[in-house]
Amino acid sequence: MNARKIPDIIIGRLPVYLRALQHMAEIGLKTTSSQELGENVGISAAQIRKDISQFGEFGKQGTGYSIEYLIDKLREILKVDRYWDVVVVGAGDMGHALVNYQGFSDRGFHIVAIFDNDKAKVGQNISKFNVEDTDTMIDRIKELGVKIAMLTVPAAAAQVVADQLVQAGVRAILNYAPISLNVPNNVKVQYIDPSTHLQRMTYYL
Amino acid sequence: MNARKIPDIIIGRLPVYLRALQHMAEIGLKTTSSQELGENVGISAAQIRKDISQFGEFGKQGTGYSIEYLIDKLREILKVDRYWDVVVVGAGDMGHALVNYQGFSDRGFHIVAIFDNDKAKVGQNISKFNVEDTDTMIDRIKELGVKIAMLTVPAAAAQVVADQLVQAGVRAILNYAPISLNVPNNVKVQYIDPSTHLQRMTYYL
DNA sequence: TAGATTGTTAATCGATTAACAATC
DNA sequence: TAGATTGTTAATCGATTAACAATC
Repeated sequence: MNARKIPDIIIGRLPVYLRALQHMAEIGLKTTSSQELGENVGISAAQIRKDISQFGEFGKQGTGYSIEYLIDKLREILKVDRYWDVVVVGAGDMGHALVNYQGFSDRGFHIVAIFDNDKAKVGQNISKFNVEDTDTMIDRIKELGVKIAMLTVPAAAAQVVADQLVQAGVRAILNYAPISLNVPNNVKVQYIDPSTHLQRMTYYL
Repeated sequence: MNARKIPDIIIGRLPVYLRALQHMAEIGLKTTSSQELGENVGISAAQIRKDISQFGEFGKQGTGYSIEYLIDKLREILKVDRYWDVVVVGAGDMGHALVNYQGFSDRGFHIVAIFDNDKAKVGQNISKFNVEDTDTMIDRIKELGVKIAMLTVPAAAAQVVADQLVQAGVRAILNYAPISLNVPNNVKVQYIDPSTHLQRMTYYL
């Protein structure tokens, strides 16, 4: 990774490349080209070469990219060449689904705790976890040193909980609540709101 | 809505504006400004004015935008001034969570059916729905005239199911499977993959 | 009226694409 | 070697911002 500032939009595409490459590796492929990868993810070959070349020269003229090597490099760049601990806040249906989801462990993430403010849910088991009380969340997150949270509380509670997460030292929030969050500059937020995503498509119907 | 082609990137922001405006309306506000709306969603006032002005003159100098009026206009533009029927494919945890989710009905969507290929799940009830067999899915979707699907099957099955959905006349797919889908030009896909979203943030940690 | 805020233009900034020398 | 494909440059294209006249 070099010194100049890489645009957000490029960083946003790297996980998509990584996902496609890991799929290629799983089906036994050894090398690929910007052309082939581009067809797979729906992005032009030129753009893929340009994106990747921001970080180094990972390909070979004539033969393309070693899939295994490029996976290693992308994982390094994205800092998922390690495991990140993640907490889930909100033990509703979505919290359940995330805790049970099998797709985190080979992408760099481990869920380590789930919180809810509903005393009826606190203490219950979800998969191998015991639902913890949001009242003790801040200290618990600090203690665990967790930097990433997934937020699945109702919209009305989301900003308050986000503030608590920031206070606890969380630096990345995956927000499932259908509301824009206000957080300091050094905290990143990604939004997942199925209705918003659907509304991005109805325009074209 | 006028004749010239509106960029995708603008269409993508409209649902975020709409969501913020609906929230403002709920807390009793009557008017807002590009400045205020921009602070709410984290976008510059100039950009908001520019985006909105692509579709008409919906504001008033000196006073800003009528929230109710702008909501109406955005709903028209996005074609969510009506209800869209939606099917869910895959009756796992995510399928369950979507069927139970309360956040669709006031955003323009109604779930009308859920499908799975697992005979053990077919016939079971989820909320008010009976899980239907994917074997009969194509005809059923045609019969219902559904144009929108949410895809929550395993990655290995996603492309095959997507092809079936396209064959059934579906034109918009919200894909929860962690894989890029290949679909015709006239079919839109939006991707929700929590691991990918998290990996977009770890770079900055 | 005075203050506020839009809609729009022009300028700036940034991203994508096309093309090709380098080289495996 | 001949063919393929990268990394990179320059050109093009598109998006964002700043500024302000118009006007509520």
